Amino acid sequence: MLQFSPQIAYVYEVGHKVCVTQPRVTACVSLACRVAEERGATLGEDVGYAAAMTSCRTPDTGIVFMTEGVLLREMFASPLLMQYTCIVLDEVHERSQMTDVLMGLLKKIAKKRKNLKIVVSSATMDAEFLKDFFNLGDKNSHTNTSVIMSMQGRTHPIDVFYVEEPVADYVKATVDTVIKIHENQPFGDILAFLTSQEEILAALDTIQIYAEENNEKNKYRKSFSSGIQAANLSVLPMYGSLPLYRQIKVFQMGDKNVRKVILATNIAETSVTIPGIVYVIDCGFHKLPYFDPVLGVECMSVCPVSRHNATQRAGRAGRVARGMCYRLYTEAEYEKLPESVPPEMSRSDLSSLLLQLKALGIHNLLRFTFPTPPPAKSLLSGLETLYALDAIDKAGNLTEAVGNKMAELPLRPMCAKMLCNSGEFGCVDEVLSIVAMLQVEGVFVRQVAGKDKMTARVVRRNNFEVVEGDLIMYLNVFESYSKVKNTQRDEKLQRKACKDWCQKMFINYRVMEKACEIRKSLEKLIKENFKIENKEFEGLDLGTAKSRRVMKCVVSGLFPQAASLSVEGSYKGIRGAKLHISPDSCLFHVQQPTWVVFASVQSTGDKVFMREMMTIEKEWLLEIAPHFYTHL
DNA sequence: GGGTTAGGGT
Repeated sequence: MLQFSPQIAYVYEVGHKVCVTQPRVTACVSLACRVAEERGATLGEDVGYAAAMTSCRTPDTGIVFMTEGVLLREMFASPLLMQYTCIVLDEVHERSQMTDVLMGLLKKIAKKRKNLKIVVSSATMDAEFLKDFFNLGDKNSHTNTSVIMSMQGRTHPIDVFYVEEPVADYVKATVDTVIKIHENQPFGDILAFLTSQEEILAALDTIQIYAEENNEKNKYRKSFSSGIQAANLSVLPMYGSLPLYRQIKVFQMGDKNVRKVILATNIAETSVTIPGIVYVIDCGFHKLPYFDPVLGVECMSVCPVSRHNATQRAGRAGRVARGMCYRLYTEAEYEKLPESVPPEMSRSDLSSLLLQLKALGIHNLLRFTFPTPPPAKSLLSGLETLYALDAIDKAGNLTEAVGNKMAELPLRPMCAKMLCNSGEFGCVDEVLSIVAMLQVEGVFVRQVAGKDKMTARVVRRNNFEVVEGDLIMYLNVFESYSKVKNTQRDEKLQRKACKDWCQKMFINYRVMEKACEIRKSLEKLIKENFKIENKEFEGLDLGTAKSRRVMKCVVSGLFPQAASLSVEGSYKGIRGAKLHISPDSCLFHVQQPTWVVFASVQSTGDKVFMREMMTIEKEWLLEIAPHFYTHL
């Protein structure tokens, strides 16, 4: 994280209006607070922050910390960003899709605004690469427009250890290393990196058993055979889908004489900083998504980390004092690791990003200067999707009718499209609810085992599941929740009614509130800004007629992700991918429908599962997307 | 008949 807040303050003092981008909201808020405090200023006046759902600034704020997405949005209104004279991109080494596109755009702006100062801050050694990218001068004439400045990191020294021989099972090796450290190394907390919730829970179980035994034995001993003072052990998980109240536990001060062991995914590599770590265990792997532009499917797989990741992980040990890092791979293996992971841009679906660039007036996307150009196949696949959705025309220009609106909506193009069409289908409110529900995860509380798991399943089936599939089920959930919410006026009573209902229905209250918040902001855009209204329909407009319109509207966005049942019992996607119904889908337990659409896929091992599904009639595809489906 | 998702963000 930004290590030069005094320098930023100085730049402001000498008259610059400064914008500092961050990949995450939390960093924007905490940095703004810190800098405001250092200056003795009131947050929101000289120093402020801005993110999509929360901001604290005025038009006169001189230093604004904002998420990368907010800066991109500001370019829509102000393409040359004249409101700033200095732009700082922080954490560039993370190379998110957003960082890369901002770098490309800022390079363009720099050509037109000679007085604009751009500071690019990166924690790795790719300084030459970044300098060359931003250098607008002629390489041969030594007229550099960019310079490198180096700053010393603030971490303490870290001793790195490698294994002598490759390990066969890194989960087991992690457990063994935890125990070895505990019995042989001085007091200090341990952070171990694993790749998934599953691995973390497996390791947690084993260490838990050891810990109970260890803590019991400590009643009768003062030290281990190594001479190290005997301490108790407490083990905690840390991963994204863990409920917040359990995530918070890793930050709480432990008892004296209890060594904390935290088992984390890469959430602890960048997003979350756990204080007081002295020992790091790095299994050498992480999960990475990879977009297959041919199948149009995003797969996840366990891959070796890069040397940059390994350094970042080790660095988590040296924040308070001298640290130690145990790498569960050999030094020779480390030497063979790639310097860095390919940037997200070259591994992901680009349709959303390309739409935004089009909206910013970048017409020739194939010639746009990305810091690392993405594969041509990904670019073409993204453009094809946009063309199929009628966001761009044959000439590649944003369409008047929907393209502009789609670009403005903070949604994936397919979701944006169905929302833009919802007036025509006379189901604005229903599609708003469905789309809002697609933006959140973990609606249903997952019961681990036993009686609750059975009850939860029955409750879900009896109250929400329908043969039409998950999307209509989510609509049912949202509408039921809204009904409960609207029965109470008083805020406190309302919250209680909602929480009680959620508990009864095995639904996550916080997730539902998030969905409500998202729906509200989308509703404002759709109804107030775009003036999209329900078309009137003649005759009886109840029940089935209405629900068919909702479903057709969904198809009008999701038609590129249709699949049909094949003879083997699996499904075949439009581009030939072999697909399966996710066990989590409500279509998993019913007779398999012949045709479906799906909102996303999840791939595990060798199988690709469709999630958030809906049954459709084949004819709808021909009716709604004749340009895409000429015959079936 | 099959069996469960690293992390961000507009």
